Amino acid sequence: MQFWLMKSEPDEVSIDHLANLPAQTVPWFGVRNYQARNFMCDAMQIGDLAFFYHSGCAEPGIAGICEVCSEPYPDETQFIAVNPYFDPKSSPDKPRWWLRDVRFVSKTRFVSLAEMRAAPELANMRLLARGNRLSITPVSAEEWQFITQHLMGQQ
DNA sequence: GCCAACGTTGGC
DNA sequence: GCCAACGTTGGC
Repeated sequence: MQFWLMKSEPDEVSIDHLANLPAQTVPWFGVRNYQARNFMCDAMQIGDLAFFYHSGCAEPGIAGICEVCSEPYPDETQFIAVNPYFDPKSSPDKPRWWLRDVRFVSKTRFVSLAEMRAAPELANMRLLARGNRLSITPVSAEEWQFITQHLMGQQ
């Protein structure tokens, strides 16, 4: 089992949106970065857990946990001309952007970006690396344990 | 294959 | 809204 951190703009999909969807699953649409896509397509496996991170908002940070629950399949938004994520260079014959579904696991105590930056235990966390813009990053088992146990106060 | 120009991300 | 940092594009 691997661990991840996945960024979403809460105006678009928040942890509450996910929790309130009928099946509590959502296709992780809109990734348009090759490295993030490759993490999602190639490295992720069903059953992996991910921090659900709110970005591009007043208070960025981790708001909950979700679980990878599908194999990769094409991101439909790339084919829709009026969609903000439309990619004219992609085609249904040879899709460029792929995604997986994630399932709601839990809301957690909100762990802010500032709080993570302040923790020496997280000094090497990929999210916090200088200039990082990846919307999907790996999280080490040690980082996952520290955040869930010490910052969220879970078992 | 280089690299300048441009567009995007995302915290502040 | 600003802007640093990064990724992508496209001419050469």
